[in-house]
Amino acid sequence: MNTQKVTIADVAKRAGVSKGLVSFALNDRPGVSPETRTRILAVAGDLGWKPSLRARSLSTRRSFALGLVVARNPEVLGSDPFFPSFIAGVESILSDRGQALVLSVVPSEEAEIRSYRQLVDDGRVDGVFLTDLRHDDPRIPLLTELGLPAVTLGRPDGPSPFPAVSIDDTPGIAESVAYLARLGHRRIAHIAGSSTMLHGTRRRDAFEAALCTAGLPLGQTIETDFSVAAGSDATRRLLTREDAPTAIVYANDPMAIAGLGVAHELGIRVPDELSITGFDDIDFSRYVYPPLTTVSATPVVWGRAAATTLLALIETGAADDVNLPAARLIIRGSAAAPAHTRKSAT
Amino acid sequence: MNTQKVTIADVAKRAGVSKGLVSFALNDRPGVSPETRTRILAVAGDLGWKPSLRARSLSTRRSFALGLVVARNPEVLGSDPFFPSFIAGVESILSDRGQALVLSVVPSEEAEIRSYRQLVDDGRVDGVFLTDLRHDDPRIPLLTELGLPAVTLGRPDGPSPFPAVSIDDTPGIAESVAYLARLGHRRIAHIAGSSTMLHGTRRRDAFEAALCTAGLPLGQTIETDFSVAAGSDATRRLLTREDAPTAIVYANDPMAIAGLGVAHELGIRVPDELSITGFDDIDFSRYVYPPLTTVSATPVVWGRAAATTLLALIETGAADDVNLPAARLIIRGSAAAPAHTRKSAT
DNA sequence: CCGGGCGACTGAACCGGTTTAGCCAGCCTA
DNA sequence: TAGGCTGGCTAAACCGGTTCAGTCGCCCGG
Repeated sequence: MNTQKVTIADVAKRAGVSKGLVSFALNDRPGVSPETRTRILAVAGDLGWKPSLRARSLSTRRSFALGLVVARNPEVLGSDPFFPSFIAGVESILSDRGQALVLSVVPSEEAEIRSYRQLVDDGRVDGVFLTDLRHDDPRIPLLTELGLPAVTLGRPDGPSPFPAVSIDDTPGIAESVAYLARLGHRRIAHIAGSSTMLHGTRRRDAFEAALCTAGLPLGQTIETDFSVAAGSDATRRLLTREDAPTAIVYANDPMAIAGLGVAHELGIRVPDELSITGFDDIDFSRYVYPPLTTVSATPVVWGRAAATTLLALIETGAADDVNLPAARLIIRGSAAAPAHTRKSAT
Repeated sequence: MNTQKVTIADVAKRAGVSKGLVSFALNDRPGVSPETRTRILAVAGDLGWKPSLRARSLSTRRSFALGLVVARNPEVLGSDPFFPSFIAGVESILSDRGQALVLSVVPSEEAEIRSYRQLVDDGRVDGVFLTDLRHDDPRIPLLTELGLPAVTLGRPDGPSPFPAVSIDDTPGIAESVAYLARLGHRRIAHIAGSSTMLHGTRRRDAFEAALCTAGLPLGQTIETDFSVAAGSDATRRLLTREDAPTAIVYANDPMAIAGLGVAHELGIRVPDELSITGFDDIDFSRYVYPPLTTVSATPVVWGRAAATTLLALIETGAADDVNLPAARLIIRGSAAAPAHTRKSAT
């Protein structure tokens, strides 16, 4: 078989034109007469010519690939379905556009920085997605220095030259708290994510603001690293206190599910004696018992939007911020009126 | 700044040699005198020369990247922590070797095939990982035809030209059944994975063989697609039957956790009235209540081994099969003696 | 009838490496 | 001393596209 031997020169010779003209025709650039263009394209089709990505990469200094560097320990990564879904969304855009996704999973922040440097040194990608934004995120100046286009998932707290694709997660938390307050809860606690992460503190702030709006006293808040293990620990600490809360708002679903386990273990019935809400609406949430009242995130949509924006940025040099519909509360079975209210109501 | 301008020609000129010789020195090939070599390398270091991956790709026809195509619907993908962990393992090898991972997540089998074709057409990768092996897996002839090196995760059921990196999952299932039988269970059911997947039927076969070994009658088996939703449904069907089993062996943890939810919902106490075992030992398993008795898989190790093998195959043209230590049963709290046994024991 | 402008097209340089043919000096052997 | 071999090195082709300066023919206005 003449395996993958046909080059632009073959097409040019066969069509009786120069290599350059074939290139022009391919990238529909002006300066090629309509009939010549169709002839060239026809010949290319006949010959089954596929322009070499590698050659094109070399001369255009583009790699036609996007990068995603994920710095998380594998455990947290494993229990968080955000990335698989996000990536699925990204792919759904990339595959049609002839782009590839280069993924890098690194164990530490230093490795993360090395990874970005490597990615640009090698010219592996034309742009990257910045997820899990941190306070004063060091990646923003880094990427600015490296001159690598990027899109941030959410708006950074410092100055950023990059477009942001955001989904407001505060209404979801506010709704959760309001819902619990309406059910009659007065001691509501929050098991927060890491305070180094923007979405960790943002959800915590939203929680506190919502308590305030509801006219409730500031509840206990425990900071975690978003991991299932930390969620479990935090829940245990909360529930074994004198003034244990009657409701807990978790910063993500994995921790909420771990919390459910702890409650079961301690013989505390959910939702009768303890109400809990999660965040993310992961697949599991619907199938634990009781099914988790949570806030629905839409990582697939986020992935799509981020990919579209990043490609636009790369191609045109500029792209607008995008605001996705806010995450909303989904009411299932893990929250109810607190025990004393219930009694008095009966 | 002279950003990334230094090429092999600069190094050659500065060192007073030809481009070719610099190339020889870089790839330590014979034909360069020791002192010239060190001089060239010193100059290269001084100038901060980084050979262009793109140029190298073009002339060597290698891409220095490995591919992973995942065909799963995003939901199943999200609740299964196998891939994140596997990828973390792969990365831990790749990053040191200057290789990148190109990830492709596709929704269907046709898209999967297109994805592989695209990957080789574009010369994006030098080899791929074949996960989630299916019966008579069409990817094996496809990749053979495409001439793309690959490593299979597990041994395929048909002929395969590719090295296999395997972890035997049958002992884990066998141990689970033996353990349940020893506890006194006689009606043990299996919620199996998809029968199109090799590991789906393999675990099912192991289950049946183990029942036989234990001298127990063949139990009920329900086939699923490995998803949480399917696990939930299957469990409900099983538990609402006349002759409901006293123990269920699940083909993976997500389904087992969903099963736990269904049991709770139906007011069936685990492990007192129903014992369950899972497979994978995902992060959640330790934190649900009761903590899941399951079989520990080691996807990170698997990823490492697969990456090492694939790189060896690409570089030397051949690589041996690898057999990783078998997955073993981890006893936690979700299995106990069945109710009647317990009664008579008390 | 001439000069200018424009559209279509060519040839060659270029991206930055690798690879091969071949040259030359020096040494060994007959 | 000639002949052959070999280690060290160079020049140029090559990978397969893109890009740019410039040629050529044609149409148009003056």
